Amino acid sequence: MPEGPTIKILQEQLQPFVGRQITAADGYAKGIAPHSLQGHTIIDIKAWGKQLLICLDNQLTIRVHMGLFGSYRINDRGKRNASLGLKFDGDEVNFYISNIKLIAEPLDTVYDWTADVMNPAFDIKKARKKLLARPEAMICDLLLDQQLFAGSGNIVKNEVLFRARVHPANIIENLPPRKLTELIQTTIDFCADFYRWKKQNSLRKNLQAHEKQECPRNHIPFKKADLGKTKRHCYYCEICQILYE
DNA sequence: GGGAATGTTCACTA
DNA sequence: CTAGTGAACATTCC
Repeated sequence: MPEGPTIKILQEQLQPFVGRQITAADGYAKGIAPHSLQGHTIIDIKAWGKQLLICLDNQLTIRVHMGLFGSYRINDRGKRNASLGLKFDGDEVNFYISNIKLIAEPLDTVYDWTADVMNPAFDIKKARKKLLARPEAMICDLLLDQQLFAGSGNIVKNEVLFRARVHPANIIENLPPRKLTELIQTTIDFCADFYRWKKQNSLRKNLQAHEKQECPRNHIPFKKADLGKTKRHCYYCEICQILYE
């Protein structure tokens, strides 16, 4: 059940598999013939947003997207059948409830690396432009837009809005220019924290807003509402998170 | 046991 | 045609 930072951790955990040959593959995922992977060597493992990218020696890339329920095991198996299982000499990697696709195009033509919140190449100025290009959109929707913030999910959205003291229902054109930049920077900063906490297995206890009952600043109950076009749960404080007009 | 949860796409409807 | 809605995917946790 991963957002970008989790995928980044997975990507790093899989680095030892670069240079290894897939000796067998199985899985029920549609859109891929596991057998066709057999014999190929992994030449690189990348991540873009919530997607894991396993690059093979035949110009193809296995794209793994774990959606809401997905999970993975390295040298271990879950209870259910895997969407995709990759076997190596003595090792295995299993993905569960994952959307698996093969990508034939060069990755640089498919992915904008400067939009990935976990990539050092993330471009704040470009993000600003993309936000300003959608003046009528709600900030809570745009923080989930993978073209703007690849890797950001509902946890990131709620925590960033709380940290920046911005009400989720703000529309872009009403936000003060400085607030926009602050929101983008806060997203990058929070994702770095998310990554660190997740590695320490302490993500949950460090969250301040997502699925919380009350505002840690004012100790009043958080509002919980499905806002915007995305209609995902927003947790926010009506006192300290400002709705600009 | 019911409901909700870190997500996205697609079919259907008005 | 388009915007909006809901289903589908299928698991885990409370």
